[in-house]
Amino acid sequence: MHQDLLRRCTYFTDLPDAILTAAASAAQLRRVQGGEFFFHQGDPASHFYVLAEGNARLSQITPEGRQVIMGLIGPSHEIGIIAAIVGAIYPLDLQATQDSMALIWDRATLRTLFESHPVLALRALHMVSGRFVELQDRYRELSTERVERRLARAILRLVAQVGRPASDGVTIAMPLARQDLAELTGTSLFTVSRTLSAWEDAGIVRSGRERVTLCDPGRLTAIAEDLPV
Amino acid sequence: MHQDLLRRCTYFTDLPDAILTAAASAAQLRRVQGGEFFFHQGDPASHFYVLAEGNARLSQITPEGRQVIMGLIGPSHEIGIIAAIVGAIYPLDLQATQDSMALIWDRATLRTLFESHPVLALRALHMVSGRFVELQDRYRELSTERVERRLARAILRLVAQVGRPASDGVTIAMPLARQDLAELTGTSLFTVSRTLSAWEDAGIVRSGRERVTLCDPGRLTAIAEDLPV
DNA sequence: GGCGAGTTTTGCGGTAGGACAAGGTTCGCA
DNA sequence: TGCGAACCTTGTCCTACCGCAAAACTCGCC
Repeated sequence: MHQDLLRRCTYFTDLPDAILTAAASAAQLRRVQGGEFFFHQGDPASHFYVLAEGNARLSQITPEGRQVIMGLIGPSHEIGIIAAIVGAIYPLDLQATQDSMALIWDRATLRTLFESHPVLALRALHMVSGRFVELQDRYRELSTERVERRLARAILRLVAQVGRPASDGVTIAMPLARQDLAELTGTSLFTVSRTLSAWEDAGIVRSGRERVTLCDPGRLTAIAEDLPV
Repeated sequence: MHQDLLRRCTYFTDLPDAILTAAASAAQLRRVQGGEFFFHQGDPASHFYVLAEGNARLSQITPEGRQVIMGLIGPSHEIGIIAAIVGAIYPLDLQATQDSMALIWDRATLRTLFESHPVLALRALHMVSGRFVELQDRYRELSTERVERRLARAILRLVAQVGRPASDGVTIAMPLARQDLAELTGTSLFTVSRTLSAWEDAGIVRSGRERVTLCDPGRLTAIAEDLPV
């Protein structure tokens, strides 16, 4: 009954119906309230998740208690394929930022699916490799680029991922505090606030409490890519 | 004939001899002179590599031409399992920093091995997941920590990876310029130079042209972990 | 042995952006 | 409708770090 959701995941996309049906019928459901955790950093990696409804935050906590956001995700995003590996632990927290629901598979189920459909193991490798490349790009960004450009890219990514058309542009359909953007881009909430204020004066975005709307994607892309304005 | 090398790779470790033999006999050899590239960022990912001799640098070039080093590797390090995936491209450069030799497998060979020995596909997932977690840690580091501590960690990692005992400590057995350390830790060569000079005055390291020797691992660990001195 | 290219050191400004503080705004909830 | 908590803005100060320049060092090679 969840085949349609799975079809929208990059992990399951374009697979034969037989495999989707097998995967969907082997899945269980897990609901979590906004603010609660699907799992914590350091927990044994027991399940593979596909977010079906809601939004969630992937984050790490530094030993000093500072938080770093590795990703903000919406429906049809896959998380925790590491559960396929014996003895693995989750390397980060997955926290629902709104009431959420996910399809989940435990390790034994996952292994059974891999054995019946070896393509799923290759797909898993494909998915993690893709995430790895994305993270490399973010690493390079953090290493070489200024805050303003990192912030521009983060917002463009979020708009592409969970954007919803609004009267005056495209809104990020997810509660998004200045602090979140700061932890996502490796800066401070003050700098985020100043930058957004400047962009708002320039008519590039409109923003408010936990809300950002992109009005002029062209100008923001110019900032992100250092194109001539 | 290369089973021993493979046994030292985390990818192949603890596998039955039959699998090691199958993998080793399917491998080809590739030699590359110091300074030359095994492959470039953007090339079709055609082969999986295991470095047998020499050293190499994994790096990305930003659109503006700035280099970022994602890793410095030595013998028995595996690179490019992404070659198992149809249509993939290498996300970075692999450049030999000294005359080097690698065992390589092309995609078809890799796929054949995966089919005969499904554990190899799972191991691939395991390996990439592990690298992903390491990169996450470096990302968090870059995002939240000061240069001095990032540099301390980078040196400790290199010592652990390719350290060679020397009269006055442990030397990093690989030519390692200030510029390399800067690109590895996301800082400038000047800051690296200043920091190493300060550490040398304090008796923690000894260093010279493209060479670093760690004399006092305890003190450097204290810097890396922010322990009381 | 000495030239020259590449590497490193160190001094000196300049600045992006971090940290703190104080006040304003938004929103849930009683 | 009004209170309180959470969130946002903006000013001021400050410093870690960058970027440049000039000189010193190292080492391969003729």
